[in-house]
Amino acid sequence: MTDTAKPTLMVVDGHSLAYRAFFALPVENFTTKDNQHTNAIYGFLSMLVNLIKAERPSHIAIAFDTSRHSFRTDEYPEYKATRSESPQEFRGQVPLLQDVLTAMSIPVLTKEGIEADDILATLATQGAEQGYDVLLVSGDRDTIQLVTDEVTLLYPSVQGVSQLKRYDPATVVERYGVRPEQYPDIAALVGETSDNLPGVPKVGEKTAVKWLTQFGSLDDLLARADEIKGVVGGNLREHIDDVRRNRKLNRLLTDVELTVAPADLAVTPINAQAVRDIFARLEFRTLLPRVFDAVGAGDESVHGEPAVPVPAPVEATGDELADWLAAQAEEIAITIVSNGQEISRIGIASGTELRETDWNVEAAEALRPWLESDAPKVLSDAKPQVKALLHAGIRLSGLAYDPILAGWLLRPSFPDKTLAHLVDRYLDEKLPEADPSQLVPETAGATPSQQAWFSLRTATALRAALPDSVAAVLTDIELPTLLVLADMELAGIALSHEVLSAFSGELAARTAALAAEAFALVGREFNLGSPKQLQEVLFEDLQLPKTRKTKTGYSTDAAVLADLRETNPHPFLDQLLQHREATKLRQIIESLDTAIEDDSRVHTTYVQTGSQTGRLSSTDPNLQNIPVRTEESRRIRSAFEVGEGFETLLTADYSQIEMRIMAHLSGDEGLIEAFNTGEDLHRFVGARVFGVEPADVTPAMRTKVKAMSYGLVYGLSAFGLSKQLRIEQSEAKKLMLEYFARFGAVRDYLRASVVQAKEVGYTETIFGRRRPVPDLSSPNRVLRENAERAALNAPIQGSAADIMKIALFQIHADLREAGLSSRVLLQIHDELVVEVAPGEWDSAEQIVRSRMAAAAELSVPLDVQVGRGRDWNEAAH
DNA sequence: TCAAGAACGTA
DNA sequence: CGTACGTTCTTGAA
Repeated sequence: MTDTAKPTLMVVDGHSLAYRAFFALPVENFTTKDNQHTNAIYGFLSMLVNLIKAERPSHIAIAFDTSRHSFRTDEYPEYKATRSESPQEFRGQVPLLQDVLTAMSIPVLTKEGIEADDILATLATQGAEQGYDVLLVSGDRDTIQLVTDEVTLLYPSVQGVSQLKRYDPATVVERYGVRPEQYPDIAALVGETSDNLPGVPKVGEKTAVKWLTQFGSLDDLLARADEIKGVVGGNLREHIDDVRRNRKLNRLLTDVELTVAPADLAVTPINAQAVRDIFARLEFRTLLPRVFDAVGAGDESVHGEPAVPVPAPVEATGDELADWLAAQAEEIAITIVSNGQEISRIGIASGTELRETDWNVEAAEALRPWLESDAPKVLSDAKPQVKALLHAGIRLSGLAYDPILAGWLLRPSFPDKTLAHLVDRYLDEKLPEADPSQLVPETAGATPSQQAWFSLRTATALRAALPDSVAAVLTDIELPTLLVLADMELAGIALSHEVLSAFSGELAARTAALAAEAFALVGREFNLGSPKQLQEVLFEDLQLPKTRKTKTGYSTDAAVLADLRETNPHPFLDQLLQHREATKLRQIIESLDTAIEDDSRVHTTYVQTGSQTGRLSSTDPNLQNIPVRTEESRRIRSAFEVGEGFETLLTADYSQIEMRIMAHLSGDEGLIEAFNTGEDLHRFVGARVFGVEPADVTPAMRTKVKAMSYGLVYGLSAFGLSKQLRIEQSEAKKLMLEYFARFGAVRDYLRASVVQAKEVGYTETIFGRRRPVPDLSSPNRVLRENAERAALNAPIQGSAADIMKIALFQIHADLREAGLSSRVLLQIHDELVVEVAPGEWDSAEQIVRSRMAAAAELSVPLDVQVGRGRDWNEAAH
């Protein structure tokens, strides 16, 4: 029994246990989406959490080896020399594990030239002397020597890391037949193959124990070695130096100079936010509550009480509210409560006071002047609220801050975009939230005005956190864009059910026929949409060669099937590919059709915080991935029509905006010239790369440089280029060399931008939007190279997004100021779709063209292509 | 019912 | 072994 009066010091050999976890857990199940392996981290943490929960240590530390090199290898270079290098997949996890532990406020101990077990030995000795119960956790047998009445060893059993066997002196005697301090003597005699320390041949544990019992000690045994008879006696005498060496090397150091003493290792509260962050990155979900549970620190214990008590909401009438607002000098935050259409309530907060009222005609009219004024307003996740107000006939003005947008600009990769999270992170307080799992929640959530009050304070905290350039992106780009998006979503776009269903009917007949033929070809029916069943058919029934491996089997994607069709033509493959295409179109049509609302239009939702680069994303339905590539698929686009009361659709898109930005950012004279001459870009580049006249650039040449140019923006490799163009890798390499020989500044820029990003930790667009890229310094190659490509792409894609947003809100403003009813409906990254009212074409086109072309001043012109038609397909040019 | 994976649509 | 997204379907575990 543990003496409860004594503090418990737990010291863990992090390296050996993580290594065991690495082999115990299948790596396939523990890989993040960016290919970081996490099985060792997960296994180790899982074990640690169980340990902490079971043992409740008052003091804790985790020791790690620094490298293979130690004083033991200095003494005996062969030490551990046969041990194969630990896999890179494991080594890459160690720094991350240490980060996790740091976030958990658990000291990580290392010392150059010293192994983790020596740190354990030293702390065990000090701890025992200073009155601690010491718990050692290690997978290294040498630590058995440390077991005493005060020091207990937890050693992983053969069943795996989760099972730890507890060794006290009695257990050691029982298991090994000697006292703990004698164990190294046995080990010295037997040897340790894993450490490359040979012992005495033919001597195992049994013999060693017998000898030690007989002679009392190793020294006595070695001194009287000639008394041992037989072959083993000869072996002992012959290997006596080995035994001495082994004994010297397996003695653990108990006097390592450490920067900490046991008393410094007292358990401290974890940094809940840091733990959440890093777990999110490692994609650990189930572990998080276990960690909080084990360390006994739920969110509450790591957060202070609210620094400022939440004011009580005061119920008011509309008129009282208007008077109150008129008297306020400072910024005000509001929360509009609605069901997506009708507003039910409004909450308002100054820094010190809260007001609330039910929404009705009187309230609306009393508040309208203030809502439509330029008086500065803070709203969290403003867009739906702006929409609700628009629905009520009120156009919000004076939007000064949206903490959700600010939080996203600061950390675009963070998935949780709620006010609750921002309050937690930037105010270190808790936003009161009703427990959604309870029908009658015990804790009431924040009222609308209280939410507004938190928005206001969060805005203040974020203003302090946002660098100037990022703050400018928020004010000058994102907030104006937000208001436009609200209008666009509300407007929607007319979509013809008739056109869709006619097409769908054709496709239904075709898919049925294709499926029947396909089944006839393989002689049985199965689910063509199931990759699993498809694999059986392709690789077993039809005996086609296996393709690229995926996590769960072999790939059957279109690229692979196209390859397969070339090498092993089979009519089934053709049917399958056609079937896929047709069903895909049917699905798209189906989902679009169900999205048509009562006004015969579809209203997408733009997620302004939906990307890491600054682009918008579109959901419910996604109108940014409507098919366009094939003639047939464009029939879907023709179902998007001009609406009633309007005359025509206008599409306007930037041509090659990313390449233009590349030309601008790199300052490459060749590329700049390409855009300034007005020559077709790929023809111009092809002429330079292949050394011919522009007129003599063949379609094949053009295809190649085009792929290369676009690939550049994504961080393409010779391998990727060769695959894309279906050419030899050597040819792709040559193409890249030729390209860079002519457009060297492009390569220089791309390289420099990654170096720069690594230095400062983030990339930046022309307008100052940032994207943090921490993995540029990762030891994990996959992770690092992914980060490099993201880093070189982000400024380009992001600058393009900035430019389009600027053009968008300027166009929106111009159209309104000119008193036109024409309106922007869609944004598809580099394209806008505008619904033009009768008689407004010329003015609308003029506004769109000029605003898009002038949205940024680059060293190359921004070219804008405009098209016109009754439907989206016709309006394409 | 949910999450993961595969596949595929766009810029 | 090319960036950035969202949706649909199947599958297997809960």
